[in-house]
Amino acid sequence: MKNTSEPKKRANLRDVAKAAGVSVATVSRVLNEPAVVKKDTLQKVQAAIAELKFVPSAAARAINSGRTRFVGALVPTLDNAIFARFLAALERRLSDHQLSLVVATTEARPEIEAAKAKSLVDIGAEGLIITGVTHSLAFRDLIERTMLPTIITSFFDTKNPLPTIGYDNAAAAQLALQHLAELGHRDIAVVHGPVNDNDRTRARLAGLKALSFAGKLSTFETKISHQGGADVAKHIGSLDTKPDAILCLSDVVALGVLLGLQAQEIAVPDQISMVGVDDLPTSAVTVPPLTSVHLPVSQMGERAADALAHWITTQQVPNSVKLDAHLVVRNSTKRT
Amino acid sequence: MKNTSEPKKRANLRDVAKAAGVSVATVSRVLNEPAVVKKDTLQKVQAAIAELKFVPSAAARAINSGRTRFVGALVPTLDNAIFARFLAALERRLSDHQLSLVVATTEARPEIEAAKAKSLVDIGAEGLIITGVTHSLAFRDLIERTMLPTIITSFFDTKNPLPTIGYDNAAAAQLALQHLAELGHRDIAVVHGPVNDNDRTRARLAGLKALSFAGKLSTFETKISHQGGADVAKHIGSLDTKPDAILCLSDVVALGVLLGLQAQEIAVPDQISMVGVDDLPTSAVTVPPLTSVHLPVSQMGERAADALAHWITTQQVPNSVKLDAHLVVRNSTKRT
DNA sequence: GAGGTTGATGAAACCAGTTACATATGTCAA
DNA sequence: TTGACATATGTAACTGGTTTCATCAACCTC
Repeated sequence: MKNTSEPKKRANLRDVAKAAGVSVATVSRVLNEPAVVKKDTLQKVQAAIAELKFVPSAAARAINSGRTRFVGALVPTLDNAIFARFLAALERRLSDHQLSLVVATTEARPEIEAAKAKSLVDIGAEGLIITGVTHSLAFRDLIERTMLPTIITSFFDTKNPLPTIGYDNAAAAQLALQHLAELGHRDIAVVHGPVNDNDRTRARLAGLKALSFAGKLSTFETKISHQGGADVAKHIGSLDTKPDAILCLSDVVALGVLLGLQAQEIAVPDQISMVGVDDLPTSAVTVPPLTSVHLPVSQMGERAADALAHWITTQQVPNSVKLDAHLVVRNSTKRT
Repeated sequence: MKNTSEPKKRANLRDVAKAAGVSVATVSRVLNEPAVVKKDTLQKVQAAIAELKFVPSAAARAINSGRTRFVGALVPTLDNAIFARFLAALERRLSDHQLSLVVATTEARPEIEAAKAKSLVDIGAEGLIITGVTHSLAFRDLIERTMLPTIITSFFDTKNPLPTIGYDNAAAAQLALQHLAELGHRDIAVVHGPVNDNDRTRARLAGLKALSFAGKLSTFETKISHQGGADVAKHIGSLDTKPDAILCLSDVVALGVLLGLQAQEIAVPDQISMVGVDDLPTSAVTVPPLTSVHLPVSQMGERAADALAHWITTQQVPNSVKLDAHLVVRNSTKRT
């Protein structure tokens, strides 16, 4: 039996240097600028590295460079495809900037957001991507104290002290309502997610109210899920006088409503027109395909990644970016 | 004018110690075990910390503790809700273990997986959660060299050198086929995602073939998306002799197929029965609600988080865990 | 009043890298 | 033969924390 005592710990630079018979500086050079090291020294060192299974410590590197090479993103949930799509694009583009992405979900709860933001700072995130403009005092304090590069998404607002990269939520909702109004609808049900702690939803609702609409708007709050939408559809189906159109402030809910209506054999768009907001890929294949306001979340992810990477490397605060939402007309709406 | 030169850099422990008139050791104690510090010293130091906006460096901490407090997860995509749900549960439970989650997507490409795994090691991930058992040589080398705690998910396989936490993919697919067989279906279309670089799909298909099924199985490969499913539905609709049942190896595809059939006014389950695999929440609200094999991905996320956290803290390799898949019968299947 | 214990703090080593600077060797032109 | 300069490598300081150990005062006990 050879080698009974295996619990040797990870090798470090000094170990490698000793094994290769060179100084730590040389080993460091082999790692970072191999071009300046003489060929046979290089090989000796690389052999020692392989032999000892040396893996440089990220922490020790970070302490010198001041860079940890990852940023954090705080989103309400991963269950809504709109955030999953956003994060997918964000991660993809961050990766081009050699940045990794730490994902934290907040369940739309400000306390959780503050706590998770604290964790992100504690583990050394170089920057933050957050959702919406409303945040707890603890959270705002943290950002201010650490001066951590932080970008707000899903919301465009030039007055915010932090840069925002997003769309005009009020305008997006208005696009949907205007479309229905133009088609002659006058009794419209607005279905939306929780208003509490969701400034995007509030902005959209405010946008609708701000529009001079010559008809009746009734609002229904539900969970943002297919089930939540289906529940509302059931309720609407049981109404004596049904609305002639339904405007859903998110496509996930819209699909739920659509399926819910279908289960009750209420025809869309023949009996009720429907419009959504988000324009998820799914919305193109529903029956009927859903008319929806397209929110450019993939583009938002890319722009946010670029802006944050730029902020981190140049220390210059990026400008806010307004992304345009536009209506995609499909077959779920019809003239009255 | 006082304070014209503002570009002062981040304060460190020494700065705080100097400002508070104490030693660095005391400042460190204020941070880590405030109980042992005398009350007024504590206040002096805290005042200095606030004054200088001191934020301890994560890297410096990590260098001593050897812990970075985050792990990485490699998944093919965020666009399929099954992975989003898995990650959501994983992140939630990791958070209970004070671990953050770095998410990296591989697009089901082994080279990308290897490259992103390398990044995760470089930034100091303490462990890895990966998908499936098939990986590139470069990737396997990396895991072996670094001896990084790594858990395989979405797959159960006791023979694998790494612990697996997942379900038996072959058995899961068989549940679906058996159900259709029992209902008397004999001409079944199997719709699945890309076979290349996807061992879960391959295992499911192998499971189907291994079953002695007294009928005809035809397979259709497509993209894993609603659109991909809709495409196949269109194709199947154009067939002279249509199958009497469709088995989809993922629910995302199943929903696409369902909508695609509906667009062609092919009735489910009256003309064609349908079964899916995954059992996404959406599948419960489709019209008709989709019969599907439930894969416990949330549970998988939790178990994986627990196992990885345990591995990291105790250095003991956890055991593989087999999670049970089961059939959820809804209304998309019907006796022939 | 000597001796023992406890509580609070500081000095300095330490973690694992990077890097400024010094040194040694080799090459080439004058 | 010497000075100028490039190339390769080493020494030691440095990054920003934690931690061991020593110190010292205060309190308690006999």
